[in-house]
Amino acid sequence: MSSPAIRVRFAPSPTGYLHVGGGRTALFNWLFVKKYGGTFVLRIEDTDKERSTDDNTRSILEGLKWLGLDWDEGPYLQSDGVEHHKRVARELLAQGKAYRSFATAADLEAQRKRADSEKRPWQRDAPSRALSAEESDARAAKGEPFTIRFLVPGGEGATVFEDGVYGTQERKHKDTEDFALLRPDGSPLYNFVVVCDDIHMQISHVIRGQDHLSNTHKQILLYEALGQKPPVFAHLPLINAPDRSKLSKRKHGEVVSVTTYRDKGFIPEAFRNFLALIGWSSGTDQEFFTTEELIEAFSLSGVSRGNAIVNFSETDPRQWTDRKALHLNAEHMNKMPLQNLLPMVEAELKGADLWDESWTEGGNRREWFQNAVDLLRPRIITLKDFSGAGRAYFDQTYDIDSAAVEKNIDKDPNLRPWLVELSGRFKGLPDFTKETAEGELRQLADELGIKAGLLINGSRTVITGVSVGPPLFDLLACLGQETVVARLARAETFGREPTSRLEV
RNA sequence: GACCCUGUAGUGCAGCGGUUAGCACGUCGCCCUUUCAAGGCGAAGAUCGAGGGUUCGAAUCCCUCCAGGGUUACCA
Repeated sequence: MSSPAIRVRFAPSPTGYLHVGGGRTALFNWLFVKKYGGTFVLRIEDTDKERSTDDNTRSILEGLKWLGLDWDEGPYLQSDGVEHHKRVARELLAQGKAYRSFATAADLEAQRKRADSEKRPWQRDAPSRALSAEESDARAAKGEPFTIRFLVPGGEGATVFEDGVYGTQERKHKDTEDFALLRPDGSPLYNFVVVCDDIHMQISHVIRGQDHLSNTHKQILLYEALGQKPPVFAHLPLINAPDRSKLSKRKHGEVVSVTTYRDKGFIPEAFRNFLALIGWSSGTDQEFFTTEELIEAFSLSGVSRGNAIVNFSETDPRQWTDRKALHLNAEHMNKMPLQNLLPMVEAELKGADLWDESWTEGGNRREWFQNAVDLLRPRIITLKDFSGAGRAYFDQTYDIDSAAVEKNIDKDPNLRPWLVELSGRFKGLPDFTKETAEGELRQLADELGIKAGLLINGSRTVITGVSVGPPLFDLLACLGQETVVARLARAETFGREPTSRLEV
């Protein structure tokens, strides 16, 4: 009664880094296994020796690890199975289910050209196909090079399968070409190896990109020829660039690479959330998903069929990737348990060489660190912002946004001296808290007959270098009297250098 | 060219014979008693690719066309 074990695989080819489409495919396989139970196999499809590199393999593994998509078996190298692949091909040949194609590259080109001029598609190497077994054997024995091609059954037959996403798919044999199994040098080709390996690894569900939807018919033919039951297939819509073309690093740059998101301060859970939303919907209005919720809600039936676009801009840095991805990252950072965020911020600060040992677990400033992160996170988009816009919280050196200086300080020539005055007032406070600091600032504003906002915005700019950030009095309490007083004290010259340095 | 897939706001998705065609991101505006790329509220934005049918009634079913994508490799 029990159905065969669920075994899925992610099978990238190391002809490039892990791109977002590959990441999404891996994620869906992973979610499928987490939801229904089963084994996730990782297989590296390195049959194209020309284009495969170890570097690419490493970067794919790195991307998967960062995404948190752990596999149960592998990584297997497809190339490790070539002897097996060759054996299977020879069997097919011996059984008359495949044939030797002696056509040279030039022959093939001529055949295709002729087919083209006759307005029909090239389907098979007819001359080779017509060879008797004896002739074929003889020519092979003579050392004539050949490709082994699958012999697609003739007649009115068709392959039919039920795709988990696209529904019933049918293709007539006459529309399927005699695809190659083995190159003249004996190395196996994709459509053939996948089937060999998926059989060998007892894969039960093949979840992959829609670019393989048409290939599936060939593969099913292979399963039948090999006397095997095909797995369940489910194809995912493709992810394209804003110009509707395929995402490519050469054309679209770093946005397409998964590791870019890591390097730009994304949180894995947020990126998983974003990836899941491309081409899939829970059927409800929910879009913010923790990974547990994602697993719970995931289903192949929620996968859509139309190709999607990652909406990024190559000219606007604020939109270097899809805004929704950025938004989800901000939302996850803001909503996740603070304790889960802390280690990521720590790693980011360490990477930027801003880490202070007193902030570590058990350190005497640990609590301060937690508060600072908590204060900062509502308006932060990526982890990079902790060391970027939020740098003034963690270091005495920070960049100054000249637009902020212009807007919040230079708009009133008296402001600089007033801020220095404020510094002095703060210095005199016996108990420096959010409340006392606010009281002092407002009182000074009253005395000067100016709006408190003037001092508020000016202070923020001098203290953090930027015009936006947490409410000022929270910021003051967080940084503490000493730092606030010192930073405000040099308001007179603030902004003359692009970077503020303070020796404390 | 052939075969196949897809076509709902700028983008991602809902809706699957009867809705003022929903949601999210983005955009714009207002509010938060003067920060903001934060939060709250609201608005604009879609003749449901086009044209024909079927039906009392169609985004939803059928046909044709158009557009985009995939496959058509001794790439994967």
